[in-house]
Amino acid sequence: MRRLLDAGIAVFASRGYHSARVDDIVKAAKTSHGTFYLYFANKEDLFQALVADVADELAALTESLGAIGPGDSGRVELRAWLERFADMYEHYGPVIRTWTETELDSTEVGRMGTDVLGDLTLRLADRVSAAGTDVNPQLAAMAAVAMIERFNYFVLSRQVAANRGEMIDTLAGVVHRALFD
Amino acid sequence: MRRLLDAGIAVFASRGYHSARVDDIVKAAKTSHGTFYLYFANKEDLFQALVADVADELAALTESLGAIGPGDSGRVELRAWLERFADMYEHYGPVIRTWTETELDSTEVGRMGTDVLGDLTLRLADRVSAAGTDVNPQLAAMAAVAMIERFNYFVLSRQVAANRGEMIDTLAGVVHRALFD
Amino acid sequence: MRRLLDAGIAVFASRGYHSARVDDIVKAAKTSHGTFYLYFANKEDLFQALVADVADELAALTESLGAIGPGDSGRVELRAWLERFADMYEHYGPVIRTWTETELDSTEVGRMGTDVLGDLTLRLADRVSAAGTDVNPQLAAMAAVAMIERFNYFVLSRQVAANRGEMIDTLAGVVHRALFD
Amino acid sequence: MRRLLDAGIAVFASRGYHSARVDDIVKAAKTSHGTFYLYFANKEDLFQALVADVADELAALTESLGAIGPGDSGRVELRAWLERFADMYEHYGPVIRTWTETELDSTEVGRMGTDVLGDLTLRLADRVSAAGTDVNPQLAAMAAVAMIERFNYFVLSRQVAANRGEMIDTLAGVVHRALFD
DNA sequence: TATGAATGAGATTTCATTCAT
DNA sequence: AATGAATGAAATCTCATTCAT
Repeated sequence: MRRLLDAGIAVFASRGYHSARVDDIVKAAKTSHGTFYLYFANKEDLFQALVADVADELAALTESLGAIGPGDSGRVELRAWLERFADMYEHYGPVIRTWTETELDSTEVGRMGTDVLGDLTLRLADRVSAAGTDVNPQLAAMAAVAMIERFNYFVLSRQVAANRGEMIDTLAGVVHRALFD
Repeated sequence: MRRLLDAGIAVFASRGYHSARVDDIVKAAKTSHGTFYLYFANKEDLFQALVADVADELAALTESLGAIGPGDSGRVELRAWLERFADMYEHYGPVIRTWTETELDSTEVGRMGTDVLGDLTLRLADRVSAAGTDVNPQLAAMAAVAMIERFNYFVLSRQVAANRGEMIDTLAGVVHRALFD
Repeated sequence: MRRLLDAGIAVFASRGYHSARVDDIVKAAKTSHGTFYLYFANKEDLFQALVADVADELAALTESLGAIGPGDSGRVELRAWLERFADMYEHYGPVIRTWTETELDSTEVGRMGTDVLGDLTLRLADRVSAAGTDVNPQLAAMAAVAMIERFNYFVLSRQVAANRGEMIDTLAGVVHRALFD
Repeated sequence: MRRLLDAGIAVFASRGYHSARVDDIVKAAKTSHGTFYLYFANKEDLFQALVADVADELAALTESLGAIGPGDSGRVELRAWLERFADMYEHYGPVIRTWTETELDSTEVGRMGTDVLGDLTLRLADRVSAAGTDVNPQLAAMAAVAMIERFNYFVLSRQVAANRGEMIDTLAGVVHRALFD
């Protein structure tokens, strides 16, 4: 079952959710169709299980926002947090992406998705609010989260010629200035 | 053929690229399967035609970046440009989204995609460079483009509770501060 | 209409009857679908028209069997006739082949086919009968006709590495010996 | 899978290769479309499998040519061999026919075809050569093979009013005289 | 628990034929 | 007469899901 989940991530990563066939996942997990349906009702069910994992990771990440805020120390905290985000995204990126796309038939998963991302946004907005920056904290935080996710995606999918270090530097600079200056 | 292209946009918008069936498009265009295959080899072929349209729109948008830059006048220009981007995105958003996702089988389209978005990024980077902001202009511009695209998507897909005006205000503020302060 | 018939022959020759699309014929004839259906009810109808042509050719060929029979003069006659047959087959081979295959839906054409080939066989059988060879003249004649047709086909379709001259020499020898020795 | 192959033979025999729909084969095999595509990529793929079977049969038949040659004993051998050929043709005739027709898209099969028929021809040519008959052994053998195949076809498809016994008598007589007198 | 052959609903694709111009 | 865009019925093919072992 763990093997199936990991296979799911791998296959979603390389083919995307919709082109991923159960057959691909089953082969990657070196098991059989029968076994797949023993543990999951269908493809979306496996995906939901992955989403639950991601939700945990995101909750932990939200918890660990720390003293992100204005000033150099706040920027250092932000940088460290972006490192952790990148770690998480490297593994769960495909899941997050599918999750933010609405193409899924059952809205179930989609809704879960925004809720948890929303929680992260909420906490980030707290920091913006506390800093007194002249923006709508909610929306600015949302924009920042959107940017962070997309940038990670672009770098991982090599749609942008930058390595991880450059990505984090850039994000730290841009996000910090956008939210706390 | 125009009817099929428009139907394509509409169906991609409501169901997403992968769940869109040729049958849906054909019905939306009030025509027949035969006619569809008269003009397009398959669904992806129609999509490529849409991408060509989007490329034109994006090129025009790139052309019209204007005097975006530091200061209040630069912010006003940015705001106006974001309005134009939002207009374009309202129509072509689904195409852009599919385009930036790598799930497509033929890399053809994907490659075109980054090229044109890359062109927009390049021009925006010029403005950042000229402003002398303390960031890697290329990457900061990329981050900004990523944020703009995603935010538009979140608002249109109602994953974020904000109206168009709030979105543009926020983006103008955040982008301007991130790139030119 | 003549153009369509010739295009039909050409296309049947290169693709075979079943893979030949009306579209291929229409393009080869540099005309339109509409025009095709102005002259022919459907693909098989055009084919029947070709069959009628072939029937005429075969009737003429039957008429011209001449003094085929035992002895050297009979062999010379046979050789000359085989030349004429090869000429006809070079043009109408594809039609004859389709015709002898039963895959056509309407038996109409198929029946016509055997009738006319049957007439040729009948006349050839007369010669065999007259020669008093120790075989069933009907069947031996049929076998000879079958062999002649197939050999022409194999040579034209290059399934056998022989030129026309060698083919005719061989057929003359073999047929003459088989029927009149 | 065996059931599908047999169904293929049956359907090709009754409808011919081109009018045979996968649906027909599937129904004849009392199985489903899914199963068909589990074992074969498409109709031609199944056909290739049948061709492989036929190739085996033909190779065995080639092996068993025996002491075919001049004189009465050689004629008796020939007759026996023609019986075996007729047995084989009764089962695999449709496959052989499609095989010698070039209408197939992939040349793959066509080439296999002539190769194996070519082998039979080669061995028969050996016998002709040994007999010292005054013909090109290669081509005469080819002509004989062509005649045998066609005659079997005409009799089986009832395009000629003869029973199996008459057919074999005639072929034995004609072939023997053509190749060994 | 585990397997994988079998299924069939549903999607894609082709092409002979029609018909308004 | 001639055209060729449009049609849709019929074919091909895919893949999530089931079930006997």
